[in-house]
Amino acid sequence: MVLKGSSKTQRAEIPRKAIYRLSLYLRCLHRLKDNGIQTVSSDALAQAAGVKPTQLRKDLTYFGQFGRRGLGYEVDQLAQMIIDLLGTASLQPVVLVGVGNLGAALLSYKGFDKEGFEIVSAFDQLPELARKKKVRQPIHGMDKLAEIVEKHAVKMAIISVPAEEAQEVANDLVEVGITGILNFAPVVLQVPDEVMVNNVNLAMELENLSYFIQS
Amino acid sequence: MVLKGSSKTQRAEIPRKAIYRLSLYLRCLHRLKDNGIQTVSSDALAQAAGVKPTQLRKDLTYFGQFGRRGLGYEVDQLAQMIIDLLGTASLQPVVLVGVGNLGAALLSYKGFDKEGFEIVSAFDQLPELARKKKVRQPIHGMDKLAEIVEKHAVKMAIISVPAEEAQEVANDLVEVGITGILNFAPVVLQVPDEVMVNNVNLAMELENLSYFIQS
DNA sequence: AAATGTGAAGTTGTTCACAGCT
DNA sequence: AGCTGTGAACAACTTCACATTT
Repeated sequence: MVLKGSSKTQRAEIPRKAIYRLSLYLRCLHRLKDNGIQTVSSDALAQAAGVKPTQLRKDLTYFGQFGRRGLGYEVDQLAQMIIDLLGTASLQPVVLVGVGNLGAALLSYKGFDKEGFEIVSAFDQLPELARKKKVRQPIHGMDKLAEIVEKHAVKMAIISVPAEEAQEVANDLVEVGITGILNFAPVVLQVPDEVMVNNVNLAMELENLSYFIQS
Repeated sequence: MVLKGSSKTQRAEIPRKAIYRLSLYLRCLHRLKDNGIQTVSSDALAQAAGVKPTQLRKDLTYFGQFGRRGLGYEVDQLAQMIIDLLGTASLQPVVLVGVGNLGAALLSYKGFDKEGFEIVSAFDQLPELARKKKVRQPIHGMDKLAEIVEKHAVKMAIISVPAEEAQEVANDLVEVGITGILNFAPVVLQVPDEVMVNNVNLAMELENLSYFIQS
């Protein structure tokens, strides 16, 4: 688990972790659908997601009633409701800042598109150099940030610059109206309350494993 | 946050999240040290880490008493105790399976070394193809896994293969004695209880942001 | 009979209030 | 006086038990 972001506690009553599990359920539902399965019980779906059936049901009731007693849930319908809820029903535009090794890998990652996100553009201090990495998205200098964010109505950004530059980049992003940041830099970003930050820190994940595997 | 791994609840009473925060504190302590600061109060350190001072103090008391009342904590000493606790005092060997875009990026990531991890070797179904990516670590076929894991006494592994292959790779890793897995594939891995899995799912992180930024 | 939905109980994690050192 | 350490209160989340619907 990545240590979860900062800020914004609106839509209270609903546990933060429940939202994560929604994503998890969605992935399992996709797989069920691929296998031609149309109906699923909370027991079966929970097992696929690695949670307890009661937790799955409780998670869903935060948002309404979607099952039929004695029968289970309709795969398609439940998937669609989660998609609507997460706000990924329409393709969400995202920008990425920092086209180093990791940034370039993220730009090539097919998983985003599949889940309803499109990295519309990347930015780097040295765009010429970064362009050598041959990714399909256009790479701009930071001077183009405002223009492109506005043009595509972008609200989310990925930060994959070195630690020292991350806060400055975050400031720039906030300035042009970004409200959701996925941060790969190993620093605690300071942002206004209305901006949401999720951190992914690879070294921290390994350290965490390291602790738990000690005999 | 990434939805945190499975299995293993030993060393009870200590909250899982407290271990993550230890990593966070360590990072902040490193920065303080770089700035030549020798002593820090729970207030200051907590602020740097983005947590409440009482939480920091409580987290530390799970492991002992490290501060001096009226004075604060000694930066060096506290950092060392966290390093010892996390088990990264000596360089930890790690293997990586799946040298695609993401895998290659992880192999080139400098952050691991700095935090006490060394990716000693990488594995891929098609090692010849993968070697074109020009990373500094040797790339082997899966047939060499057991040999190298034993030779370096490796206990931790990173999975960066496509979703369909992840479970099979996990089985192989468990078989050769790996007990900690950092999994980037978007699937819920089934492993024995004594094996710890931490999941990093990039699409899930974006979906989570997407939910929270909806006005 | 089978499976969902949910208030209530239980568990885990966080914060408070203040006692205790230096 | 300043700041840590910690039991007790509080809040958040999970699980249970069972009423309810098909």
